[in-house]
Amino acid sequence: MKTKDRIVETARVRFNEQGYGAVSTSALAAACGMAEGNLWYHFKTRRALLDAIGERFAVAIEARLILRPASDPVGDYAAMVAAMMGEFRDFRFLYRDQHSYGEHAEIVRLNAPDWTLRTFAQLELYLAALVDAGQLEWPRERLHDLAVNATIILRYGLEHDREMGEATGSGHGSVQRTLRRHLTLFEHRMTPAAAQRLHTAIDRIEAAQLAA
Amino acid sequence: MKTKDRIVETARVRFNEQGYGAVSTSALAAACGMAEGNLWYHFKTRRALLDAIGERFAVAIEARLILRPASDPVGDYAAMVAAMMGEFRDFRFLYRDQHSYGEHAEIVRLNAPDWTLRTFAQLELYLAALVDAGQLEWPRERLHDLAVNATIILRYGLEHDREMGEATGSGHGSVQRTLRRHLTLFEHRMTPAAAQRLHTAIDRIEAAQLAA
DNA sequence: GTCTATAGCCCGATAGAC
DNA sequence: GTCTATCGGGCTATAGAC
Repeated sequence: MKTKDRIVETARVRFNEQGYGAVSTSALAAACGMAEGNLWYHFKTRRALLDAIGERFAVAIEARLILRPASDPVGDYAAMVAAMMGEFRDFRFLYRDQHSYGEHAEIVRLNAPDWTLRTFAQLELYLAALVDAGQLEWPRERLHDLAVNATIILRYGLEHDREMGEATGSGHGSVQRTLRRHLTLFEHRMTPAAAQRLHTAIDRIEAAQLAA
Repeated sequence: MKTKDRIVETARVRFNEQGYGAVSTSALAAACGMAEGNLWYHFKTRRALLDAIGERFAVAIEARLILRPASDPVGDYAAMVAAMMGEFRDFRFLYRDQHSYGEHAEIVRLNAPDWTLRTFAQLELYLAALVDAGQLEWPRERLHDLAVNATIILRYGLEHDREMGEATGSGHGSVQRTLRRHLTLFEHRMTPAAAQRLHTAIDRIEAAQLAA
């Protein structure tokens, strides 16, 4: 199983870097340090490889979606949005390249709307926990809109940076910039201490990425 | 020149609908109702066709970027964001498919960061005009963040709808949904009359699209 | 300007030796 | 499991008749 995993990981990284359509099977085999025939032994079609990456994405996203705020609303919030940004970074091409050549990972196409709706609800829960803890002042009836807008800002942060000509690979600060940007939606209504803790947590998240 | 224009327009529509990488030159020639050789007579490379579409985008975006709020801050705002959404809809694939196969319209790659920065500044001007007219209550020092967040919500609205499984072609209401969504960022700080006028203007924009 | 015919390339995928 | 060799096909692009 180790070779198969290596192919999936190499493909995921290359597709993210160069685009799904721009990475041919021969280029991928070369990047894996193996002959093309061997690649076809492990994945009978290019599409099967795409679906394998899609399934890893599903695992990551489901693991994040079951997270709930617990004893520390501020720290819990930072951890959850960090996990979310990790998904967007690591499986970026699955969304980004979906429409360019007419091929989709089936599991993504089927589940993306549900995942997004559950992400809205999850973020709203975390924001509500901040309100309940007195760390954020925000009217209940506008919490859902805030969650939706925050999710969109987070979701497209890397693509926005790319369009601005910024490097968006790991360790270039794009994740950090995106997290900071989404804080501008509501930090002015947080207690100064809570806002400061979120900023500090964001700095730490990016540092952890540089190490990885 | 008429055949050349027809090719550019047909290509723009097909690329938006099916993705740049998924529309071959032979499929494009068929869609134009001409032989493939004729297409190559008008555009020596596929890339030249891409650049021709990019130049039309540049014309549209520069025309919108010189707009400024005048006598009617609310109506002017609605007209400007409608023009912006028109660009995003009509030249959608230029941004969306940019990274999937490694080909870019040169003019877009070179100018996109500048266009986006000028869009931020433009939107901020319009929002400031609303504040000056007493139609919007928003602190000056947070107007820039609002402009940035609104731009991102508008910019990625169609892609968000697509990921949610919604039809995003003209006349499916995606432009309208996106415009309504961005209003949730600040309409709670507008006078009820101004907010109502913006909603009405958005309804009219979509109706105009259905007619076109 | 528009057509037909075709070149040349690279792609995804297969067959079969080791 | 991994390799070499190769196929069929679609793609971008060219040549040349009309």
